[in-house]
Amino acid sequence: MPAPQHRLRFAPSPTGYLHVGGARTALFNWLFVKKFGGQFLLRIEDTDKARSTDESTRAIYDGLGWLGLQWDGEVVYQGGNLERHRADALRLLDNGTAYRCFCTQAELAERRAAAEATNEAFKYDRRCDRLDSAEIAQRLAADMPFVVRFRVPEGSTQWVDLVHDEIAFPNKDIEDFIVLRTDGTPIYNLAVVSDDIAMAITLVMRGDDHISNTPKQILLYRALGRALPQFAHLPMIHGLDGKKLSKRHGATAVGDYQHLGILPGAMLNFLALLGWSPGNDVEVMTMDQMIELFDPAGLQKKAAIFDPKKLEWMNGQYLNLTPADELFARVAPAMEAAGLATPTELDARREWFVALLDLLKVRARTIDDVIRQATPYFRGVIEYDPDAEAKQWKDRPATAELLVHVRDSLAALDRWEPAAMEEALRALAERLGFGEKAGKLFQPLRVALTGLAASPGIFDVLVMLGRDRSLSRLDAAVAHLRITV
RNA sequence: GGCGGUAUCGUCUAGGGGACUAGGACACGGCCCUCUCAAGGCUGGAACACGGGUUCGAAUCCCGUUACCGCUACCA
Repeated sequence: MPAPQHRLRFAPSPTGYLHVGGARTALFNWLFVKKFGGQFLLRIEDTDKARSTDESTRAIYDGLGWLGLQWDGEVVYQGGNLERHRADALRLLDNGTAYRCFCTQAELAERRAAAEATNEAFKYDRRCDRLDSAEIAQRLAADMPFVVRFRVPEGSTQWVDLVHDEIAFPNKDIEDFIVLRTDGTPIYNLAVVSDDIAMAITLVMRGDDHISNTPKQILLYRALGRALPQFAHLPMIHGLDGKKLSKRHGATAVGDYQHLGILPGAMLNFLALLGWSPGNDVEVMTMDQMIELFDPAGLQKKAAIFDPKKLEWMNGQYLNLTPADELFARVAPAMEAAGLATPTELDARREWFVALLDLLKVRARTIDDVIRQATPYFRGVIEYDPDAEAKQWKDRPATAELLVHVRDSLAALDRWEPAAMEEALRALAERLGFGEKAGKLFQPLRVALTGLAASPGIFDVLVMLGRDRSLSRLDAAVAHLRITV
């Protein structure tokens, strides 16, 4: 009772970075395989030599690696299959489903322009298909360059799409497309079909910008005498303005989000919700749940708009849900990049740092937020945020005096622990006539300790800073308040 | 222009003839909690593109219109 062996592939062209749209396509392919069994293959479509770069290929590996979307088996480089592509094109010529076309690009461009001028739809007029064999032989003998064109048959081409149900194209609207260039290299549609056949792909799941390629590819499968795979066309991802996601929408590469401090799990979860819903109001899922719940029937037909705000929210959820100890590995490199501490230094006081992470992660949405908030705990001298000073240190002489009292109360403590601190400080607030409003004490203290108006609970801050540093920061704040009038 | 696709709150979506005075989430506002900021809880405003059918009954089915998107290369 072997499960049907699904074979899916993600086939990006290495001409830019791994886009969030591409990442989502990869994710759905991956989810399908994890859910229903089979193989998730990776094919780099590098036949456009002019635009393909090694750097882009690296970006694809890095992006997929960061997201944890591991593919099965060896990577296939389309450029390595040129001979087979050519052989398939020649097979088409042999079995009469394609013909040689001697029209030059210049001629074609001219005719296209002429058609556009009269507002007509341009379609290749098949003139080279009407050449008789003697003429063809003569041109061949004269070494005239030619392309191989596929002869689109009569009728209509349709398929049952996994997300769109039935889609049909009248063949009369499809022109006799080129499959092999004059230099003998294959055109996209041929290369894809040749490779998908060779890789025994059973389900082609890709962006719906490929819908109009699909009838051509189906025609190619038939002409090559091969069984069709299934097709699933995923909706596009658009920017906030409803247009196709592009550079001017800001961060669109997966790597951008990695560097912005987004967790891969959050990215995946967010992407999964763009164009798919598990139903039942489920949103935040573990990877296992996502696999368990994945169902192509829940795939959306409509393009989705990428909302960075919701991604951040999702990331906040993940930050909150991830144990601080696990976060360590992701935060440590960012700490080093920010110049706050090296991973070695952090490791030396791992327990302390994990405790700090526990306090910070709940109020952060990105790793960058965590780093920002962690800063006061790593600097010898802190900066006072002007807004915080303005708000909490209004009356500077009085604040200085207040902080001296606070310092004395804290310095008098036997043990440096929250309960004792709270008791002492609340008693002090009482003595100073603040009554229940101990916040009047805590807030100026917070600024003295962190330089900021917002932080974790004040006793947690005191504990994380430790006795000596807390007291010296109070001294520094008092000095600062007295000097700068 | 031609062909194809799509159409539920600002955004992501639930919904697959009656359960819909249309549910959840993000964002926005209010309240609670509270030493601040978050988190959390409660709460408010906010949508079935339009027009025809089909039906006892349409967000759900059909047709048309409109809008938007994609393709229209010897790019992928």
